[in-house]
Amino acid sequence: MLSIFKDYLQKKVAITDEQFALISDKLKIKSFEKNEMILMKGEVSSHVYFVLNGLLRSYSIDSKGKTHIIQFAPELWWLSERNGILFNEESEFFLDAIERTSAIVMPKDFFNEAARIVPCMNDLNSSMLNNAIRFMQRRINMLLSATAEERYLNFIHLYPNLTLRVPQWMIASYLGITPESLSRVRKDLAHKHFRP
Amino acid sequence: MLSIFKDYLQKKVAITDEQFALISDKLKIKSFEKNEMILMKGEVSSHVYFVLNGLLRSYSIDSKGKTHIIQFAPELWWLSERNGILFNEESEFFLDAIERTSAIVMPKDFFNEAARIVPCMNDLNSSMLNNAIRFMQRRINMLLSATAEERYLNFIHLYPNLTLRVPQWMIASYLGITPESLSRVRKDLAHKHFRP
DNA sequence: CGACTTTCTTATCATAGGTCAATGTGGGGA
DNA sequence: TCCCCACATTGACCTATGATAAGAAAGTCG
Repeated sequence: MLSIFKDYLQKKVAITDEQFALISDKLKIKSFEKNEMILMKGEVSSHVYFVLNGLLRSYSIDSKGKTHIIQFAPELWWLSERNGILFNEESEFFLDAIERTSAIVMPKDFFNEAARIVPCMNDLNSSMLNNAIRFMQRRINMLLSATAEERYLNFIHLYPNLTLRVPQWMIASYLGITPESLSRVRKDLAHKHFRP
Repeated sequence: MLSIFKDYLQKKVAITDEQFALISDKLKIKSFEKNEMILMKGEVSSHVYFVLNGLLRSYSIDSKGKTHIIQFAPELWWLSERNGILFNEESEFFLDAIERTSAIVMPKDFFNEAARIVPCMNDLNSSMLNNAIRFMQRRINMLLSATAEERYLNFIHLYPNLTLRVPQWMIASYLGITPESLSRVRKDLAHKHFRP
């Protein structure tokens, strides 16, 4: 299982098998059942998760009881709760598993310690965070400018395999529209002879 | 001017005056006129800006010619273009100066080189990026869940001083609503005897 | 295989916010 | 000083999407 992570690392930075062996003893693998809660809003967590297989998500629940999905984390994606990592503060979001999932769990200082042994781990950390920002900027841009249909088309283009794995009401929640609206959008697309 | 940046750094990480002197020779200060363009969409830039005074912004223009503000960067904030930094790819966004601005300009590998001399610069880089993610997650959550009025109230709470400095149509653009809607929201708030 | 729960669709109606157009208004440059 | 011009406001109207409700379909699990 850890080899998935090793392969991922080696694709990103120059790290040898020997170096990986030196840092990998700090890593723990944890499994989550489908629908298992990982972190509640209000709890403090400074763990970082790397998904080996399965699907995690972070989300909020607003004052009317509606849930809003902040992020999906399928295989080879990262998930963490920044309030905890940065300031040991309470989480604003919930984390849970949409599917049965195996993930590597790292304490927040894993990267620091790993970088002491393998300096290029700093580059990985930095490029991973920059990349997350890049994705979020695009998402913000979409939320600012796109219609329901444009959002959905963008989503299935960006995450074709999530489109199949995730219930539609979750996609709607990620796109910032209601499940009913998404259903209408899909109907219209079908009517326009759209094929995914 | 550089002392502003030194103070900022010293508030965040343990860096001595001597260490700062060692890395600061790589830093250049650049000034921008009000409304001066910094980067066009489609250009490649791997610079990182740290605003000393003034106000920068990044934004997009959609197919209908509407602009959408991705980020404001007032004093002591960072601004950069991640496509260039990560992959030397073209920018999806425009960068410009809303006010006359002085900013430190760093090449993308400044942090790497600085960290070679002052290791704690890695921590700064990491916490700065994590913090950016934290803010963007909150913004996404707001865009997913909040009404125009809630967005505006949140904005003036979060950025009271921007509220005064920035024209309302830009705030509207940041909030994902039209200037007309913002104007109506403000009228309603005034009618409810709301005071900022 | 049923019975139950969750998800999806569809229809109707309601509304927040967008669009368009006209009018105010205030600050900076010649 | 006065004249623009960018910005803000307002009103009338419109539309995409939300709310509600009900039924159909599709999983899930004993």
